[in-house]
Amino acid sequence: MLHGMTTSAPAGRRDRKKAETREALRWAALRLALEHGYEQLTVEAITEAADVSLRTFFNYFTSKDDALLGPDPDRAALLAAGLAERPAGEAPVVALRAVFCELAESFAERQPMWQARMELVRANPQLWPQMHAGFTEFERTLTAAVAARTGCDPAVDLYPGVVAAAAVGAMRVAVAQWRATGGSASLPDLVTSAFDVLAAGLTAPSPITTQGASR
Amino acid sequence: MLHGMTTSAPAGRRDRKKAETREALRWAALRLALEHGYEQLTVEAITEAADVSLRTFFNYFTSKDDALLGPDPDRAALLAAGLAERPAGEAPVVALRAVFCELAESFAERQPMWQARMELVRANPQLWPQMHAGFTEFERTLTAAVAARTGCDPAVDLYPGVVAAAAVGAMRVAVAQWRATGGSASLPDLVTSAFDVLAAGLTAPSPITTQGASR
DNA sequence: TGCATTGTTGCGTGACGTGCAAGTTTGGGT
DNA sequence: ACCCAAACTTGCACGTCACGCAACAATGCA
Repeated sequence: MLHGMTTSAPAGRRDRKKAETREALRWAALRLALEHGYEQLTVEAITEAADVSLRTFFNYFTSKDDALLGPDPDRAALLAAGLAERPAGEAPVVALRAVFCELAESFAERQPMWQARMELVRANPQLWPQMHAGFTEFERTLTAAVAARTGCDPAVDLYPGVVAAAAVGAMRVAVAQWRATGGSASLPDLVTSAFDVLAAGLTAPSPITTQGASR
Repeated sequence: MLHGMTTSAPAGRRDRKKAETREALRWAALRLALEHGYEQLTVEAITEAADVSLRTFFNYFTSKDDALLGPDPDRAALLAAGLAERPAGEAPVVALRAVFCELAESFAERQPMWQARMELVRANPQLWPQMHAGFTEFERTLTAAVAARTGCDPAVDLYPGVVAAAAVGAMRVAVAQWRATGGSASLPDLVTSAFDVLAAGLTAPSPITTQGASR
């Protein structure tokens, strides 16, 4: 049931049921929020749709927002792992661009949840900060990954933190632009363009546009 | 009463009283949160400390978090205005560095509220995303300001958004580092170093450290 | 002074989020 | 096959949050 069922069965029936319930709650929350609006959404309605008790909801999520936009802890780890696999000699911004492009592809291709989330945030701008905060997780793990790559101590050097913040910010802006186009633009291309701005030291007011037109 | 009373009296007694109540609630919330911890803090306690009714609190703030870490709308506007005053020929990253250094000075010098907020977030890491999200406002107005400066359309060009995200991120990391040193380091210097990383296109794992030591 | 505007307050209400003590299911050991 | 301990679910209770509403008080203005 449910949907694409991304990650395959890890262990026993217990863990499977748990993951199933978690996803059912997530999807019920997203679906109902999109159908009737964020304001109208109650936790009770979510639990009824997922056929669990109200109390159980709070065994999985700490809040309604957590279910809707809560972080996917694995993804940040995957990002860091991807960065670790890039050749050591590669320039940081090049390695980051490559890794984030991969991430962009996974976003764009088979992730209905992200489409639903994008649409939800578009329809309810109040949630923008919430989603923004969700990227916090990315930034922290990425800071550590960059520090490991360059041998800096993030407690002393500004470098890893600034790089991580800039990279995540670029990704965020690219995703926002992608959402603005309704998913018609190529997210990997947008990410590439965004990282070009970073690589150029924030110069160039000219040639970076969503559509390559001169205007 | 109260504290430094930043912005001077704008108009009639009514507006003054309003601003006074608002600040009283802000300070009461911060003080109580620092004294007894974020978890123990209730809105009722805030209203008692500020000597207003519980209901009045919600005429000023939409939530407890809003009172503690809510945005200061004026500041973003000041930042944008400062950017508009920079010479038109100046490179974006140079102009931004200058403006954010000014902001850094105002942070460091006479802003006990920011010290209190920093300490609060340090003591309660759960609030990190909340504060992180608070920078959303900065980023949006800054995006518009950069777009105006460069003649880009932020709905089409990635450039303004990426620049704003990178700049705000650099500022954020610098402030975090500043907080980590207990305010002993020079915030403007840290901001300058952070922007140097951006200006260099995220290269250079080497020379940017909090203390200039080689080690 | 009189009046419209605006801020404050108390009350009532629905939802949120959590601790606790049951009951139920699962996995593992014998 | 059985039993047991661990883990998950559930109902209940409780305190807080956040807001709508209508009365009350303070303010600015003519």
